[in-house]
Amino acid sequence: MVEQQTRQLDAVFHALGDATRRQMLRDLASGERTVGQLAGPFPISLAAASKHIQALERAGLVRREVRGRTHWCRLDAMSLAAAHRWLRDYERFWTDHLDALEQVLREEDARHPPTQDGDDR
Amino acid sequence: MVEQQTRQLDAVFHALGDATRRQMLRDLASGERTVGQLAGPFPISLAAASKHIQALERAGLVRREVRGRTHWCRLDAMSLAAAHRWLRDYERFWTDHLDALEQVLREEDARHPPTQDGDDR
DNA sequence: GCTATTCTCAACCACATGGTTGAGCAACAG
DNA sequence: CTGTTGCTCAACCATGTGGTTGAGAATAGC
Repeated sequence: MVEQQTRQLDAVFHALGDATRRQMLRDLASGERTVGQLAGPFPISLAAASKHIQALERAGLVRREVRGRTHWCRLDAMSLAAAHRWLRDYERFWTDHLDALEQVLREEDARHPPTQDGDDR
Repeated sequence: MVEQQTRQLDAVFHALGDATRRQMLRDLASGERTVGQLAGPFPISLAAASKHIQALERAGLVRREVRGRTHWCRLDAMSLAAAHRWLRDYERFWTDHLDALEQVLREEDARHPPTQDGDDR
């Protein structure tokens, strides 16, 4: 069960780790979209877009409904809720410890001014 | 600039998309750890663990300080805060458009009090 | 029926990722 | 000085990922 959840998280974060898919999600937030519509903004083949959508489905972020010859996609609220919940908990998990860290960092910043360069490495 | 942000997000989500790295982050939340300590729980070589840590660094989630021959790692609060902020915005972006989602979350919160120690591994 | 549209699938390619081993550097312990 | 420890780096391997093209299934339109 935990195993299952882990794989779900892997899939969700993997799905979010690609700018194309993030934009598709953003697009879907305003309503249903066909595969073609989702692919539209990108300079990639329909087949490539189809694979991205499959990745989103695998992560449970998107549901698909076939009507006629067109496939309509929409965000999957249930799975989104799970991701939401996890992220929220994870954030708290971090921020609980960030208070301590922030103090350390503030001390450091005091004698070691903010490195504001591009930070690219 | 947006470009830069996109790549940062790619790196962050990619880093979170691996259970080994998620556990390392969880481990780091309780304090500094050496590379060896972080690698400890996993049945992989030190070199492999080192690569995972480098991925976390690339995402800006972890900072490293070399003291003597040991490398001490800790969460990078600045980058973490940025990720935190982005996730929160993204969540709102979604929930604004998903009435169903909010209801689901409210129901879950009601019968499923904050799960500390989410155990995602 | 015939054609055009929407979309998936399979095969393929280049490159990234996660793992290994072996070499080697730097620093602590004796 | 010598040996051990902590860690990185380089080379290599298997697999995964994102892209392509070409073929084909199914539906819509005429």
